Amino acid sequence: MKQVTIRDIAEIAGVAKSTVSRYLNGGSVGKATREKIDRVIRETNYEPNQFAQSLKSKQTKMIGVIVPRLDSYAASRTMMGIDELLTEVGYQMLVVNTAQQTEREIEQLYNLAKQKVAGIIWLGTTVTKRHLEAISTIQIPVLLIGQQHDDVHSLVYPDHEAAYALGTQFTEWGHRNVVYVGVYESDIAVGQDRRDGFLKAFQESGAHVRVIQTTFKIEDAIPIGEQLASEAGSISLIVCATDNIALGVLKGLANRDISVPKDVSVSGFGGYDFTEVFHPSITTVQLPHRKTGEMAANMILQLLQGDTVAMKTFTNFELKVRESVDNIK
Amino acid sequence: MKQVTIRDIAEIAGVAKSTVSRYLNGGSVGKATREKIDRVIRETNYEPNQFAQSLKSKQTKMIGVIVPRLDSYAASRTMMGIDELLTEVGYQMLVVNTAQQTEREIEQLYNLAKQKVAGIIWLGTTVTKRHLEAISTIQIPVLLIGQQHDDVHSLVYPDHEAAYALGTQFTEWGHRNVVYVGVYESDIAVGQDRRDGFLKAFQESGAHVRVIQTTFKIEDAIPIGEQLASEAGSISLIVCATDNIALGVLKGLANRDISVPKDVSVSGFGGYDFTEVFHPSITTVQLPHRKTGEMAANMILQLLQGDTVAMKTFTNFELKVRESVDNIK
DNA sequence: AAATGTTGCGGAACCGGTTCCGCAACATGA
DNA sequence: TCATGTTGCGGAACCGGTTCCGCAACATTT
Repeated sequence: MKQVTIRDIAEIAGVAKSTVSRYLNGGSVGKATREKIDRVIRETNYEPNQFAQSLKSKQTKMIGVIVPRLDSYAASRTMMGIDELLTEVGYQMLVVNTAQQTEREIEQLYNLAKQKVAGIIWLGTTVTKRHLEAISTIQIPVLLIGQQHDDVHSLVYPDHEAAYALGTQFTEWGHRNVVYVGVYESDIAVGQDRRDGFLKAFQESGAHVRVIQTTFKIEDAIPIGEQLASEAGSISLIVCATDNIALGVLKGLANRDISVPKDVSVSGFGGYDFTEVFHPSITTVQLPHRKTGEMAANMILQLLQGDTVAMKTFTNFELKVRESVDNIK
Repeated sequence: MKQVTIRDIAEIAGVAKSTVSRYLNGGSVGKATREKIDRVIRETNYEPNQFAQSLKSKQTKMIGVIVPRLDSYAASRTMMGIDELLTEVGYQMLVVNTAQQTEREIEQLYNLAKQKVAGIIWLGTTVTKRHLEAISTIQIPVLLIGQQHDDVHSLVYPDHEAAYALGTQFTEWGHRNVVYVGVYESDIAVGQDRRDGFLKAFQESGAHVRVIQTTFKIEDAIPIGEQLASEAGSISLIVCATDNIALGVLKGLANRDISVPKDVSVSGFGGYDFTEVFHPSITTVQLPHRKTGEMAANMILQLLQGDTVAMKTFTNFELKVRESVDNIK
């Protein structure tokens, strides 16, 4: 199974290497030679060596995707969307994982550049000066998903707006004593925007909100649910920054035999599949992760072509009103 | 930001390209020149061009991973394990998605070979002659996860054994009227082994089992749950081939106000995170997906070194006895 | 018919590494 | 002291493509 090279083709067809190359890349080739080469290539199953091509062109048909975790629902869905679109147009996705370490994001930016990916899609959590520095030195189009920054093309979820919409709905339903379970502020989109959207809605209605901070892990949210169980009489609603946190809180409440939504309401954020099949089904905001992946792939391709792309694009969202939050008015 | 080449280094250091190359690859280089080159490389931040290297060596530091779906819990966890170990030893993971199409598995086998990956880890569903043909022609070590075949190195979950163990437990608890909700047989491990393990246990105890077939999708399992709700009096246990199916069935039962495990018991298979936090928590078998990924990475590396590796390796499993299945004896 | 433009094609250089070969300088053994 | 390793290093070829340049054959214009 030796690799067939362009020289082999040239020899068999009785032409020069350069002619074969021209044939492959759409240069001017006469009809007769075209047919000859065509036949030889077909017969030999010739496939150009990608390393030789990239060595010369300093480019690949790869788009790097930097993800904080491989096993997050949001990241998986987004990757699906990206992959689907990219394969359609003959590009490949190169996923690199940072295991939630900011330092590795920066490393990977440089690393992907070294591998000459055509573009980078970055599912970010924080944007620092060092990130920006990396992005500007590597000279490769970068598209940021999920966070925003004026100096980077970004595709963002309307976290603030969606949280505000959901919060407003809850206040209309009469919730006045609320606990918000959020995450650390270093994640701008989730830790700040999402929280602030909720707070704005509740403040406008004069509701009382207590903020609790946790992590993205389900386990860490369970004790919070257990603890809040004792206050089920005085609070009417627990708003969680992600569906996973909601899951943990619900578990904690169930451990203490608190019934949702009868004793207390609980909401999530994100729109993970299981929120619908959970019992009770969970009221949440659905974010279009998969479609966002497709959009991102499209945008990076446009950037590659040199088209101008809006620096900031918002995706849409959808309120999923389900069983876990009661209208108590 | 021009790329620094080995020639630049050679020129600045006043030596030949070949000497620099020897320095980089541990050939014989004198102390004085060694230091000179060392300094120049450090100062220029020189990084070898990977395409030029691969062009010559016909090899990369990449391991291809073929997955049927990007958003499956099992696949994600396995990928995490693979990635973690590979980055430790300086390899990279190249994930390719087949979107559950067998044809694309074969395509990707060839495609990855074209990209000169050092090895391939394949999360398989079916093994056909065409797969075997591909594997043998590409001449690259392949490690199959989740399915088994005598001609391919495989790392498999003890589906039959685990299902048998779980089934035996259930019969000991007195379940005699059982429905098994499985998937299509083309997936050998899940569709056949898992089912047969259960059936063996139930048959040994003389229990009556009805088999229903569905897909891997949660949505498809919901109507099954709804339909089985009407038989809650006559059946005591619904065994599901995967945790996702269990989720759907539970939803269907809840839609019909059937209480689990009071009216009927339900079990899953796989050990997904959410089975623990679901209410009621779901009795299932925990498969070590992440660790399996690490093992797979280790094994493929051994194959690369030419070490001999067992053709078939079984992972372990753990029964997770939780709330969703009652002891009715 | 001569001048000019087009088109098709081969040759050679180049991308940035690795490796083989051979030579010189030095160290070792007889 | 001479013959025989050993070590360090430079030169050149090679991996498999792409692209620039120039030449010849043919077509077009005046």
